[in-house]
This record gives sequence, C-alpha cells and structure tokens, in this order.
Amino acid sequence: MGSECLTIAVNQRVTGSLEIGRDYTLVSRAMNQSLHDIASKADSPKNRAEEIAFILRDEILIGQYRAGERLPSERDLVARFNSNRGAVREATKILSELGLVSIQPGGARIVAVEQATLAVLGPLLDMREEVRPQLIIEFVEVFSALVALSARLAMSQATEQERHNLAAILDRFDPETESTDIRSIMAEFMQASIDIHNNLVLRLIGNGLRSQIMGRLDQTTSDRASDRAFIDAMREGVLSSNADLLATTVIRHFDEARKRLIEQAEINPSSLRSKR
Amino acid sequence: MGSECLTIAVNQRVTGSLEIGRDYTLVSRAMNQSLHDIASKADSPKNRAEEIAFILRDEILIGQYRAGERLPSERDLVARFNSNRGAVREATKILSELGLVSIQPGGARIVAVEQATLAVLGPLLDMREEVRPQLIIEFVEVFSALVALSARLAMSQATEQERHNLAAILDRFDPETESTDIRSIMAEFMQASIDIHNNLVLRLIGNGLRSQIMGRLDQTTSDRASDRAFIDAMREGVLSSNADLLATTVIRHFDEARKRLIEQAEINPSSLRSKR
DNA sequence: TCTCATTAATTGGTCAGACCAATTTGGTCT
DNA sequence: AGACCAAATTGGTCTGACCAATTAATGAGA
Repeated sequence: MGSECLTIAVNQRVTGSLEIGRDYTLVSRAMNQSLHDIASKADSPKNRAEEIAFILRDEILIGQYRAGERLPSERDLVARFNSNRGAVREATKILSELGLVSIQPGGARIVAVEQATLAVLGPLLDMREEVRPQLIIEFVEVFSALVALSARLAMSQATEQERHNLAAILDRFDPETESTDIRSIMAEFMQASIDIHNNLVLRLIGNGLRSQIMGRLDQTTSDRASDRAFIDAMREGVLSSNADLLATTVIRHFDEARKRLIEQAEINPSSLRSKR
Repeated sequence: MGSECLTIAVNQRVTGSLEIGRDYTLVSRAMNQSLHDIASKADSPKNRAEEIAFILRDEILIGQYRAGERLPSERDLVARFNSNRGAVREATKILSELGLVSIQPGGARIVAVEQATLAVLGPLLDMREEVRPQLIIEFVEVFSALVALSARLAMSQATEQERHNLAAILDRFDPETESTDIRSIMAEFMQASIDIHNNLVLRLIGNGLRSQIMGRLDQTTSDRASDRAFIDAMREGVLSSNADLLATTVIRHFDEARKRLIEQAEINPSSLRSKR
C-alpha cells in the first residue's frame, strides 16, 4: 500500500464562496428572460407535456416560486399553455418525479431544490449563470471521489485484459491535438471501470452525473504537460494494478482542476456572492 | 495532514461474487409471485397512475421483460388494468422518468436497469431477495466513500459551533440500549455534514441514496464495543477538526461492516451466484 | 426466393368535456 | 379569537375522439 493520502484538500476553499442552495428561491423573480430559449440549450421536449414540464421546471429552478408555495392549478396551467389537462397532468407528474413539486389533492406545492433529484443538476447549470462556477466546483469535488473509488474497486478485481483496456482508453490522450478532451477520457475511464467492478449503485449515480454534466461544461484551458503527467501516472497505476497510486493520482488531478476553477471564479467576481 | 491512507480495501472481495446487473433481465419470467404484495413493502401508490406504474416497474425489475422489448401498448394496459389512457399515460411517464422505459411514437421499449435512475434501488431491494446482499454491499462501498468525502468537506469549513453539533449527533450513540441504531446516527451525521459544506451535488446524491435505502435495511448484528470505538474516533476527529482521522475512521468502519456482510452472504450460499 | 416500395394497422400524442372526492377557503356563528 | 360550516377549488378518474408517426403486413418486381 502506498503512503500517500487521499487528500481532497478543500482547505483553500474560496472565502466568501459562491451562493448555492439555500437561497435558490430568493433570486429575484423579476428575472424576465425567455426561459424557453435558455431551456433549449440542452433539453428538447419530445411532446407537449415535456415542453410544459421543462418550462415549469426552469421557472421553479430560477426561483420564480418559493418552496412551499402553491403551483398554479392544473386548470390554470391549461389556460396558460393553451393545452389540456391530460398534458398538464403529465407535466406535473414529471415535476413530481424530479422532486420539485409535491402533488396532493387540493393542490400541488413547490419543493425546495435541495430535496430534488440529480436530474435538476443539468437544468440548473443551463439556467443559473451566477451559480455555475460553484456548482461545477462542487461537481468536481464529488466526481473525483467517485472516480477514485471506482478505480479502486476496479483494480481489486480487474483481469489482465481489463487493465489493458483501461490503459488503452488513457492512451487515447494526445497532448498535441486539442481535440482529445481529457474530460471525455475520464468519463470513458469511469464507465470502463464501472463495467469492471459492476457496482450498480455507483453505476446509477454515474449515469445521473454523466447525463447531467455531459455537454454542459465549458472548454477549460488546462496545462497539457501536467495532463500528460496525470495520464501517465494513471496508466502506470492501472498496468501495475496499484489502486493507491491510481486513487491518489485521480484525487490530485481533480484537486488541481478544482483550484483552477476557483481561481477563474475569483477573476470574475461578478459571479461571487457571500455565503451565510 | 496525517499520513494515513483512505484505504477502501476491496481486495478481499468475495470470489465468485453475487450476480447483479447484467443478467437482471434473464431472471425467469415464470416468477409468478404477487407483485402487489411485494411492492406494498415500502411504496404506497397515491393514485391509480402510481399504482399502475409501480406494478409495471416491479415487473420490469423482476425481469419479466427484457431490455429492448416492447412495453404493452397503452390501450392494452388500459384493458389489463381496467383503467383509462390518461392514467396509463401518467404511469408510463413515471417509468420513463425512472429511466426504465423509453417512450417513442410507435411504441415504448424497456431500458436496461443499468441505465435507470437511483430511484430503482429501493424497489430492487424490496423485490430481488437473491440480489439484496450484493446490492447492500455495493451500497456500503459507495456510501462510505461519500460519508468520508462529506466529512472532509465539512471539516474544511466548519465553525466551532457546527463541529459541536456534529459531535452531539455522535453522542446520541449508546452502546447499552439496542435502540440507538448506529446507521441512523450515520445518516444524521451525513445530513449534518452536508448542511455544513452545502455541496448541492453531494446533497442530491445523498437524498437519492437515503430515500432508497432508509427503512429497507435489515437489522444487522454489530459489535457494540467496536461501534463505541468507532463513534469515539469520529468524535475525536470532529472536535479536533482532523479531516484525515475522520475520513480514515469512516472508511475503516464501513469496510468492516462490508466484510461482515460478505461473510453473512457466504453463510447463506443460496444467495450466491457466479459472476461472469 | 428475396428485395423493396406501398399499404394497412398499430401506437403514441393531443384534445374536449364530464363527474367525483378531498382539500382548501371564506364566512358565520359562538 | 376560535370553532364550525358551506361553497368553491383542486386533483383524481373516466370516456371517446382525432391526428401523426411508426411499425407491420402486403404485394409487385427482380
């Protein structure tokens, strides 16, 4: 076993960090941008019900309703969207499944974002520019721990063949070409390691994170040289089946990425809000 | 920083481990138990749509349909459940939101459980006795990593007051009385630490795990003395704000719990199935 | 016998309107 | 103020209809 520590090192967390969570519902409800346009970034409603659901979802996430507040009645929504109760009911069913509203005879009520499902992450990233940086940082914090865990679990039972397959994924990284995105490689690595240990819980969480984050992260400028070193270290860890080296490497790399993100957020102080 | 390692130690994974995942859909579709009774373990449908959705969900999870297979048409389901298309459509909407079916004009198709949402975990635990032990082990593997992460993040920014609140939660443990469940204390600790660092991603994942696992775990016999030691170590870590000690302690404890679970699973070999 | 275009049947998507039961609301009475 | 009651509102259920897209069946042609 190695002697390194899985240090996740959040000690340098940006002071006066970004607001998130608690005050979601306090955001000005005067924010009158076209939710339709924002939502179309990633979501593409397949039918009227989803169309309605996505609009309402975004309005909730943007803080147009407060937690505990009543959602307009189905009949009101029918009038607003020029639709029918069937479609509206399907829409509210979706919101209910997202954990954003609680439907009961007598009326539906908005639920705090904090009690929702992972499926609100993506929309949240699309919607709240002020909150994106902090949210991405938080994502990295969690994702790094999960990748490290997954790598460990995989190493504990991978066959020679499987380890070579993992290495092959890493080999796809080419520091010369800008096209090879290290994040997509990490995503693939995650998937491949999950296929090895086959931990369903981890897989389901991974599904959720992937579907919410994929395609919503900006291009980040990263040091190709240090990326190269990172990939090489992982490759070494995989081929020698050194779970500790692997996990440590992963954590370190993501920690650096996290620090870069924090710096970027500090450079752009307009997106900073006090916490507590 | 300490010199201890966050060893997750999965090296002693049970050989020929429990089957899970890949072969979900291969389970005999002759399994004719009353799904209604099974489902009532934890779920209580609030309306006809949920009733239908839960029955279908359980049938899918039990392997009555294969991935890629067609779900009966809405009109067929109407006939089967003596209901109406509105209710049936709401039901399939729920299944779609669970990630268990993919609805398209022309027909809905079953999706592999591996691509579903965390929300299938609970039903899966209720339903598949053969798979419970392995699933619980996998849950522990993931949960321990998340608790450790959460504790770390919390320690990095907790106030004196907050650390005392965390300690107070741990103090609720009383090795004398059988009533104080160490798992509920861990759940509370997790929640409290999340409230401190306020990482939304971690919180949402925590929500999913908690709602799926809570109330579905059997009573496990654990060594009260070692539990006492564990709680004390955590308390020490919290009060001294020693994130490494905390994380290491958590990982170790859950690892022991995991090993106990594996032993129990081996004692009851009827629940063991070959993997791959 | 096979391939492919055309046709027919099936399926999900949308819609209108109706009734019931439970909750919520507003007003009244104590 | 508080308790109580009646009315309005709301979600839950159900029926039946039409459209558009997909799928399955059919038949012609190679």
